[in-house]
Amino acid sequence: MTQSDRIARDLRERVESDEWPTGRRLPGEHQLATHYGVSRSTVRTALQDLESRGLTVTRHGSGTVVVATGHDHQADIRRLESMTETIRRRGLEPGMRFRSIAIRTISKEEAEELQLSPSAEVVEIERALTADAEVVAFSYDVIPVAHLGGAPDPSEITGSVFALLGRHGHHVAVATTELHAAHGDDIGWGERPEDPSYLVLVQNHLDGEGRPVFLSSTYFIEGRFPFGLVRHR
Amino acid sequence: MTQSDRIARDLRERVESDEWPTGRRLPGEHQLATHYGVSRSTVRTALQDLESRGLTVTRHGSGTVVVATGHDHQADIRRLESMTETIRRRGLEPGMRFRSIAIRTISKEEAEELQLSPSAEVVEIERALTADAEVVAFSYDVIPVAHLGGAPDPSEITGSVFALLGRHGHHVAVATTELHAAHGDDIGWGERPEDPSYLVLVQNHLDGEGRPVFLSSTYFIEGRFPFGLVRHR
DNA sequence: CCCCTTTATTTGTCTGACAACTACGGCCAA
DNA sequence: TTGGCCGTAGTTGTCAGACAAATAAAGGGG
Repeated sequence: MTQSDRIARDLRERVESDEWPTGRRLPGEHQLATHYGVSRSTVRTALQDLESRGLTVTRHGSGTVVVATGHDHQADIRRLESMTETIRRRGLEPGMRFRSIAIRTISKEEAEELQLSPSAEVVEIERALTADAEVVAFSYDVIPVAHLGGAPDPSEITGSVFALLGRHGHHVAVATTELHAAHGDDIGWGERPEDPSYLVLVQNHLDGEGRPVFLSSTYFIEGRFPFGLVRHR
Repeated sequence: MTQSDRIARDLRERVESDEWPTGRRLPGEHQLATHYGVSRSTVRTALQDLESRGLTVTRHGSGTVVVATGHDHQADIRRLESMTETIRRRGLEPGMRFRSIAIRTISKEEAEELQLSPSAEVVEIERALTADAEVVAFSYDVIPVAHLGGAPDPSEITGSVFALLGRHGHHVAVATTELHAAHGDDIGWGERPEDPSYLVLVQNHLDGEGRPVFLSSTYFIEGRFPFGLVRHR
């Protein structure tokens, strides 16, 4: 956690709390630098973070203006974090119900994506993610057994997959993601929604060196978990 | 277009062309600075652009490593550009078929989102977006008449809505976007897909000062236009 | 073989300065 | 009055050099 990270987070919170409403110009970089007690270059790094999230637009000679406060969309899809964190951030109580934890040999496509031999074994987890006891998504995770030290103890898999893999030294940095729409009663289990439309995130999670860590397909029930983002040029 | 923008674009192209494959470390900032003939701070801003797109991860003392080349997903959803550009970037021929162009009074919700009086008038455009003559999406645009100078000449509305509004001095900078999934034969018209599942982008386009410019709801036919992105922490 | 130290490399931050761009007010002429 | 021109103050973009902090690799001692 660097200084510019801290300042960027503080500035984001101030923007989201409407300290500067949409259309307002932020203080100049020099003023912000003296306010935070850092150099202008550190402030510039923080401001570039805000601009990269689409919250502000900085123009040469003019300044930095707020174009989107970001508080209208709770779940920024570009931000990679565990579903548990995302739900808790929205003020809801996260939970999960496991349907099955099974060990099987990898499929051909999975072996290619995970860069493993076709005879490798994986743990497949089927679970439902809940927010305040209401199911919001069905998730299918595929984790190589080798990444868990070979011993897949089901009682160990209670919380976040991120945390589980982190305990074994695999830290997820990014996830290449494909977005899809799906529909059908064959998706999910148990209490199905009336409208079985799903927003699907097909993800390949990578560590800090770009090595694949695990795969996941998450089916978000339409309407129960609004995803948003700020697109920008 | 600043120097760091140019260098960032060049670095992105070099990453996407696999000059440095996934997992490889990029040259140091000093080396890149001398290569491009600029200062290290300029290179740093360019590298922050790559990191903000999830292509690289930079660590203090270690360096910058490529974690995702980005060439596997053609349409980065966080990038705001006209559908015409997006389709052409994929090597396809973009086109559009208009279904209707109508003028009506604004709805209550639209007036609130566009920050206009409830008696304002808007142009509603229904059109199908095509790539190589195949329909990939149905789009519904809502544009205030006042932003077009009051005279909505249908023959004027042939190409991109961005370009149309740009000719009237309204330049879109960002778009706050909600992601949804939809399903049903009541969506779209004409030749419907077999599976009427749609990935929906509900957008509010804003200018450089955060003022609303126009609304749009775009229904992408599942499977015909893969959307992707790189999520990161 | 393992652990600690040293050393070189790399990124994060600082300082000060100048260039380039923008917004704004004042001025002048039509 | 109106429109355009111009100068000025303020802001961001870029530069140069320097040091601090973190990392990774090599080496040495037990």
